Amino acid sequence: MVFKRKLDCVSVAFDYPNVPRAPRSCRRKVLNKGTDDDDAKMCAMDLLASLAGKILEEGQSSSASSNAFFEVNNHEVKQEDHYKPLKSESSDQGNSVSRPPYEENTNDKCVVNSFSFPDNDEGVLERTPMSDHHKKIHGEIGGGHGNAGSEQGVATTHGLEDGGGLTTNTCHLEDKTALGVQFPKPVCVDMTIPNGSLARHGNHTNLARDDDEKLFSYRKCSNKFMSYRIRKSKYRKQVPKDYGHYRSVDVGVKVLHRKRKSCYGYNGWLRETKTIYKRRRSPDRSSVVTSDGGLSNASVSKLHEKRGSVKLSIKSFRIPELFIEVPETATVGSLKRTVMEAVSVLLSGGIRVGVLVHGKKVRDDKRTLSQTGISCEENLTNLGFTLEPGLSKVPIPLCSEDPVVVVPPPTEPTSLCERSAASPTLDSGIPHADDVIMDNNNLELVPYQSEISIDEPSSDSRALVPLPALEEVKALAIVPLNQKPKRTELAQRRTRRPFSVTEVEALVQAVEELGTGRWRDVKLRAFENADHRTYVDLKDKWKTLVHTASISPQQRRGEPVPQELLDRVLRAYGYWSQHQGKHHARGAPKDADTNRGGALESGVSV
DNA sequence: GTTAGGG
DNA sequence: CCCTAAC
Repeated sequence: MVFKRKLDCVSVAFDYPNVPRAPRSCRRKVLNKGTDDDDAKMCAMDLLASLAGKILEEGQSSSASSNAFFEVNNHEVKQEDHYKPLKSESSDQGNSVSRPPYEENTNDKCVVNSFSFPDNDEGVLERTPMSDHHKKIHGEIGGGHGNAGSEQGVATTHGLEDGGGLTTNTCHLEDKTALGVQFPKPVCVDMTIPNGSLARHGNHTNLARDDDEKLFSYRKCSNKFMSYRIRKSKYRKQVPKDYGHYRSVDVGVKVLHRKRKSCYGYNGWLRETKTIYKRRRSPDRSSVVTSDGGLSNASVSKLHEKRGSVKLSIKSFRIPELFIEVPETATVGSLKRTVMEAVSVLLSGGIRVGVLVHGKKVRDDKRTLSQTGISCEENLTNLGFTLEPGLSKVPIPLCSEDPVVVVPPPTEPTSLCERSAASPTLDSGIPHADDVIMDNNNLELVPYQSEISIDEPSSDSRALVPLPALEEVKALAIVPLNQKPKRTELAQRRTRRPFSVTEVEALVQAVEELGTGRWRDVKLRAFENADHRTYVDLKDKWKTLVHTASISPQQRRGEPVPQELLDRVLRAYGYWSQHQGKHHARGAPKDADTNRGGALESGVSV
C-alpha cells in the first residue's frame, strides 16, 4: 500500500487574521540585481514600478476607493477521494472518532491569473531612442497625463468590456495550475483594476459586494489543472518555489507562489521598488510618458508613429500567476490583503520584461527597434511583452519563449477562460488527486502529464507563444533547479494553523494507540489526508499538548482543549514514558487496528 | 526519510 | 512552526 505523503501546498496563504506576528524569516531579502539595461525593459520596469505603486496605494488606502474586483473562476473539483475518513475502528473508548478537521478543509485555492491596471490614463511607453529628453518620470503616479492615443482607448480596443477597460482574460486552460489534492475547490482568479466599470462576463455564477463596495464576480472556469510534483517540505526552504515555474502561455508568467509573507511592509516595499527601478532607469533615455499604466486587456497597441519614434500603449500586464489559499470563512478584506501581499511579494522579487515580436522573443538587447522591426507599423501591432520572474539568472535556452503577459492585440479577444468554461468536456481532464499525491516526491515542479496533452490545439496562447509543449515541460522542470542557488528571500514560514479540538482528539487517539515515538505512523493513521499536518507538526503538537496539560488552565492560550483530552494526553504521556518501545513491535498500524483498545489501554491493564 | 529536541 | 543533528 502506498501511503500518501505530505504534499506541500504551493500557494499563497496569508492568514492575516490568524497570523498577527511577523515572519521570523525577515532575514534574507535579496532583490533582484539584474543589470539588464535594455531600454524596453527599463521602460517596462518603470512602468511596472509605478503600477506597483499604484497597486500599493490601492491596497493601502483603507478607504479602498479603488475599483478593483476579481473574477473568480470556481473550479468544482471532486473531493470524494481527497480525504479519507479517519479510521475509527481503533477506538475502544467508545468515542466515535469524528472525522478529522482536515476534512473541513474548505479552503479555496485561488489562482490569480491576471492583474490589470486602471485604465484612467493609458500607460504609454514612448521609445525615442535618439532622443535625449525624459518626458516624465513615473513619480506622477495617478497624475492624469495626457492620454495620447485615446482613440484606441482600451475600452474600444477589444470591445470586450463595457467601457471599463477590463481584463477579460482569466482562466486559460493551460494555466490551470493546481495541486488537485490540495485544492478541493481551486479557484481561478482574474484580477483587474478597472477604472470604475464592471466587466460583463457570461459565466458569472455569483456576484457579491465586498466590504468596499466593490464587486466580486465569480464565475466558473474549466476544471483544468496542471499538477505538480513537489518535494516534501523538508527542503522547502531551499527550494525557490515561489518561482516554481512559468511557462509560455498568453496569460503570462506562471508562478507557483508559495505561502510566504513579505518581509517588508507595503511602504517599505514600495520604497524599495521605486528606488531600485529609478536607479535602473534606462541608460539610453527612453522615457515613460505615463506611469499610471492604463492597462487593459492584454495587448499592445500602437498609438501613433512619429518619425523615428515609437509609441506604444500597453493595454495590460499580467502578473505571474499566483496561488492563493484562503479559507471560506476569511473576510473579503483578508482576501484583499492576501492578494495584495502576494502581488507585493511577487513584484518585490523583481520582474523582468521580455519583448516579443510576432510572438518571438527578441533576445538581443543591443538591437535597435528598427533593426528588430519594431518600428514598422505592421510589426508594432505584433509587439508583445512578457513578464518574467526577475531572476538575475534565468535559464536561457528553455525559457526562450517566456510567458506572455502583454500580448499582441488579440484578434480574438475572448478569454481562454471563457472558452474553457464553455468546454465542459475538458473538466474530465483534471488529474485525480491521488495521482498527484502518489508521486510528488520530486523536487521540481513538474507539470502533470495530462495537462500538456490537453492543451487546446488552437488556443490563442499557442498562437501567441509558439512553444512546443515539450519545451514547456523542460522549461518547467529546469527553472526551479536553476534558481535553486539562493533564492533567498523566498523562504517563508508556513502559516500558522492551530489545531482544532477535533484534530487534537485525533492526535491523542493515535498517540494513545501508537505511542509517542512513531509520528509517521500517527500521521498516516490519523492525519493521512491532512496534507498540511506533517508528522513533525504532530510531534510538535503533542509536545505542546503535554505542556499545556501540565500547566494551569489559566496559563493556557488559544482555543481551549477539553480537559478530558488533556487528561488523556497526560495519561498517554505517562504511559508511553514508561513503556518506550515495549509495544512498538505490535504497534504497527495494522496491528493497532486489531488491537481494539490500543496499546495504551491494553498495556495499562496488563 | 524519521525522530528527537532546541529555537 | 522551523531547524538540525542523529540515525
